[in-house]
Amino acid sequence: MTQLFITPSSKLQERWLEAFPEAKVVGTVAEALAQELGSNASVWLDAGASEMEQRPKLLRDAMTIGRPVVFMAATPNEWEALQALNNGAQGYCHKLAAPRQLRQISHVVLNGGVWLMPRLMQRFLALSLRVVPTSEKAEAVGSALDELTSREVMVAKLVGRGESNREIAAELEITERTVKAHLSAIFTKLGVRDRVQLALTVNRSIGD
Amino acid sequence: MTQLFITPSSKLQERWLEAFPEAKVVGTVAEALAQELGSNASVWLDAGASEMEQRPKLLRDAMTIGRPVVFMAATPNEWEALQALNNGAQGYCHKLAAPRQLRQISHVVLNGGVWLMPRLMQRFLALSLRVVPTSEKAEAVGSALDELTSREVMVAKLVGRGESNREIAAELEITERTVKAHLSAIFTKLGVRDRVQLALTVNRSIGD
DNA sequence: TGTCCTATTGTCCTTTGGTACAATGTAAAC
DNA sequence: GTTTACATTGTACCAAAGGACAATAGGACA
Repeated sequence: MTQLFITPSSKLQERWLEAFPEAKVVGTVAEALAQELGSNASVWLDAGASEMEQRPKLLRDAMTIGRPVVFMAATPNEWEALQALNNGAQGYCHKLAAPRQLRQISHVVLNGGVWLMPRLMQRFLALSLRVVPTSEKAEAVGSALDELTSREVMVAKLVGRGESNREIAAELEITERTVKAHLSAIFTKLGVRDRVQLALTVNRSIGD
Repeated sequence: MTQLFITPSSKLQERWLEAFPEAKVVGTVAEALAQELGSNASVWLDAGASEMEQRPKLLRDAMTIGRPVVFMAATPNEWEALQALNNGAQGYCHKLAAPRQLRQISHVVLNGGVWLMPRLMQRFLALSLRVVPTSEKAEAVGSALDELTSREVMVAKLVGRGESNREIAAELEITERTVKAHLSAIFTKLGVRDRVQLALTVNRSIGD
């Protein structure tokens, strides 16, 4: 299991070494192509300070190596992640990710999985959910919220934004007592214990 | 590394056994909850012939086990995959996937990755690419947690999983009072009001 | 008409969460 | 050696959340 790091400085970060003591490092994709890589190697690409516009090309070059590529960003952002994955990267992570996480990522991409920060993954799935052809939606609906009544959904969503009972009551123009009543029903239906777990559930199903 | 299959028939498919000779099988989520599962176990959920509408609930129930869940579909489709992943599944695959693939998927989800058929993954990323707001294209994804001390980070993450003060105290082997002390500090530093907002903040940050 | 579901509100009570004020010990920093 | 940051715990107090038990009212449906 070889880990090949491509980084402009040709120098390994300490945490990379900590994660993979046997890691190799090169400065350019050309050098990387000259390396002997087994069938269980993965490639880690650090774009360094290169221009945003050149990065997709850099990545596509790296793809020619024929091994899964993890794109490493100094300051990860949504757009860059999408670019990277759409250009064939198997993973997108922070350049300074913890060694333990690097090893996990390695496992994931070597087994054909895609890795990116959970938050980003969720976001993309939520986005897809919205734009996927509606023809299919009609038959098979089901977010966490649709076993709730319309009123309960409203309350649940507000809890998902971190609001208090009082705030929710004001917003829906009902008493705090009624909010509590809805919440009790929601907890039972969704099988959660309290508003924190509800907030997490809501935000997992809805996306932002 | 335990593999727990939840399938209405309570019978393991031959290929599941082939992939995981030590696999366990149960018929319902309730039975699954009674199982002793290590921290490196994964759950495989076969919805069988259940109604489309019930599947999200089934999945969410399975999520309460606390281990990564792979949703297995008899006839995989885009919409169901999105539903599954949006409801917390870590993976989505064909019920009759090859043993070798099942093992790969297991590796992926146990290491925090998301697995789904490459074709679907590409499709979703392509969809996202189209709809990502351009305003965010340059926005960096920063971690809110790095202004916290190590101990505070631990507490914050546990809150982000929906745990109570008592549970956190037990887990970190400190008193509930200390948990509260950390929380007060966290609230101030992150500018949030209570544990709900904290949980949401934590889950928006780079994870794990 | 009677039943069921939803929405609403009330009172009473218990548990949990959170702050105020305060103290102790430790380790790194100056 | 003193300061500073961190982790820990205590008591007390108040606010918020949530459950138990119960009631009223409108709409849908058989």
